[in-house]
Amino acid sequence: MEQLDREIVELLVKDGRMSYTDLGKATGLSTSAVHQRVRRLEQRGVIKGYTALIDAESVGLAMTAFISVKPFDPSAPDDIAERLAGIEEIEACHSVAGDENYILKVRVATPTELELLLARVRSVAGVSTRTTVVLSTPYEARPPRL
Amino acid sequence: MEQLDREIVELLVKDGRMSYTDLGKATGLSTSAVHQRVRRLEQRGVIKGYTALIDAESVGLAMTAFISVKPFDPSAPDDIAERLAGIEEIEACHSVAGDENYILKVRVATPTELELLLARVRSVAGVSTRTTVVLSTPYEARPPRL
DNA sequence: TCTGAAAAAATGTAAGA
DNA sequence: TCTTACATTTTTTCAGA
Repeated sequence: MEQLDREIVELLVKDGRMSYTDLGKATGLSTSAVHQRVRRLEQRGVIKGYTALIDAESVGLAMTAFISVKPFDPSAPDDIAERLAGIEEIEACHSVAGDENYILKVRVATPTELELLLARVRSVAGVSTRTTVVLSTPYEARPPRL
Repeated sequence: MEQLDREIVELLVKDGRMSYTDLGKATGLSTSAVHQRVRRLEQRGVIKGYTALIDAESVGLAMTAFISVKPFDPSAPDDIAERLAGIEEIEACHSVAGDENYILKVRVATPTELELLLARVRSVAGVSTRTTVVLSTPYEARPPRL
């Protein structure tokens, strides 16, 4: 990817609402030029979307946990990710190398909700789980170096 | 938190670049009313910022991994998160309950970079590490139910 | 792929209920 | 805390290099 596109992406990761006018000033391009580039980056799927970063606690999602998941029947075809996709508490699902097959990142309000969620995960996907509760998050969603 | 604020937050999580005009139409408020509410949500820290969601592969960060971290000397005061804060490859740092003290989410370009990163993490923070490599990510950064 | 121009739309501020 | 009004800024499109 081109240097100019890298700069634009980096700026939009740091501030997803930055105006094309300001992006132009920061990159030395005209407003229309950055605008065109951003559109292309979106079309190519380099930029997948934009989101507001939320303080989970203040919207009532005080508990975060990582759930490692392993199928009861390892010989069955693996459709675990699809089966779990409908569970909205799951923020992310990663297929991983190692003892377990997937790591899920989940957010809930209370320990009771986590308990219910674990039961749902196990029954929906036919998996055993190992749960790591997050106590605090010193930092998260930091912009990568491009 | 009020229902109207929840709606606004939910909309901005789904589309961080949504205009105040459209937010107004979606919530039944005037443009300036949503504008004021969004400003208050930002000031209160409910909305921490805005970001573009990037396809990591297309910017050359093809490897994601979770690194679980445990201090060599568990009796030493825990400043691990601060010590690691300077390492830009670390996207997130969570303090967790369980066998290990922290889980880091990192992004790098190659296995060699991961190897070098692990050495840096260990020496900077005085920790042992256990690394889980992500093979693929079925989904990530899904908007929560509010 | 860029620039510059111009119309259309959104933002930001203020007055008033 | 809301609305309406309005000046300012930004977005968006397009012709041309």
